Amino acid sequence: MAAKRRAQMVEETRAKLVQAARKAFATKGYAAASMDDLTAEAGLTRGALYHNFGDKKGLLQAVIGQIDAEMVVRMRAAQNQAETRWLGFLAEGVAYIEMALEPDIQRIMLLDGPAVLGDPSLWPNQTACLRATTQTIQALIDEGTVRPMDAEAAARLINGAALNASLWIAAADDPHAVFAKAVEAFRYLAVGLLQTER
Amino acid sequence: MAAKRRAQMVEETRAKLVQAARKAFATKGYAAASMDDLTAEAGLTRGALYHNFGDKKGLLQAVIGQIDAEMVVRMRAAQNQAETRWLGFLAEGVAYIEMALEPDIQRIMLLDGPAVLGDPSLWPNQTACLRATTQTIQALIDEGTVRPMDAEAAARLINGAALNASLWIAAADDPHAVFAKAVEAFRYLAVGLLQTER
DNA sequence: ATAGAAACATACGGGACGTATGTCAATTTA
DNA sequence: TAAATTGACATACGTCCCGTATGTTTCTAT
Repeated sequence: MAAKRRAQMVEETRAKLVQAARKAFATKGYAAASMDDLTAEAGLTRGALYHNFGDKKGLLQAVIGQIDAEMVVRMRAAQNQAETRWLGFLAEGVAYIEMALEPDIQRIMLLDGPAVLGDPSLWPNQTACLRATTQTIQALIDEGTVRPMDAEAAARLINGAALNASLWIAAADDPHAVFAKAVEAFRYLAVGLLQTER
Repeated sequence: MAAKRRAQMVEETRAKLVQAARKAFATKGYAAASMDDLTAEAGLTRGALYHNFGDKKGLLQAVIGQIDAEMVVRMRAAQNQAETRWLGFLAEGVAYIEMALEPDIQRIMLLDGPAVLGDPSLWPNQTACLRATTQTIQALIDEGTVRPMDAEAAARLINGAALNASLWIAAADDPHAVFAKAVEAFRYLAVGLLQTER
């Protein structure tokens, strides 16, 4: 044994740093998270951090990349489970709202991320979950379910609606009750995209 | 002349600080804005700042309060100019999207504000423009135009959609073209709230 | 075997926030 | 009217934290 491959060890330290950073960013917020503290919790020092990620923003990008990938997996799962493509689209939206309830996603992806790195659409990852939604909507347009329109525009507004719903729910005294109201409103809004039967 | 009233002088310095802070926060972002710099530009020092606003976050709250008030005025204007209440509601949304194109509002209200102070719904101002939208929707429900639902939920999702539209437009290479697409999508979504005629 | 580079640790400087202290003018009180 | 007190701000200080510059060790390549 012993002597793991060099690349593997690097990957380990990167993973440890990302994990520690994700925890610190989620609990304390990006600005209040100390590089000294989170590297120490990973059993390392700031040297490792600046070597691997360049700066604090680079570390945040890495964390966001990780979360983004997880979100896409869960959204695709929700969509594939539905019977029709339209129902899958709705399920995707509800799944998004549910995910944004988690503190990690809430704080890092929805609050600090855009404030520190700018508009999510410009992120390297291209915000994979936005792409997923855009593709779904485009398919719905192609099959005639949704009225012809710019798919990305629809995806962005739908995403925004779901995002705000999440923030609302998370801050509510009774998240469960608010969740129900939000989902209802979300479904109504989505109906506006449907092709009007004539 | 000379010797203005004491309270009036205080109000002047507060206004100067808020104005300088608004400029600094909008251009550099909240985190990168130096208290020394912005107070100096107002012809004062950090002493005045901490005396009047407590801390940096207090100053941000004051700036947000000012912008919030301006936004509400403009939204009400857009709404009152329309012929029907429903058209007024749509105009309100479009006005919101247009406002969020301005760097001040974009950066301070939509990016840094929520990241630093937390969810906007918990702000002291209660985000006056959200209240305005809620009231409009409630009126539309009462008059039978919009289907019965939770007015606040609808307002929040609509706001979120408009917000994301603004962020998208602001980051686009051709804001004008994207603006058109976003408004189209916004109108379609809003239609989903309408009472289905039977 | 040696040279070089990668991976990380350690040391240093600068900037910014918040607080504690000082000063001056205005208002109140005797 | 003179003294005292309070408010409004300036100045000085300590502390934290980021980013960089400089080691040190281990692995790889020739």
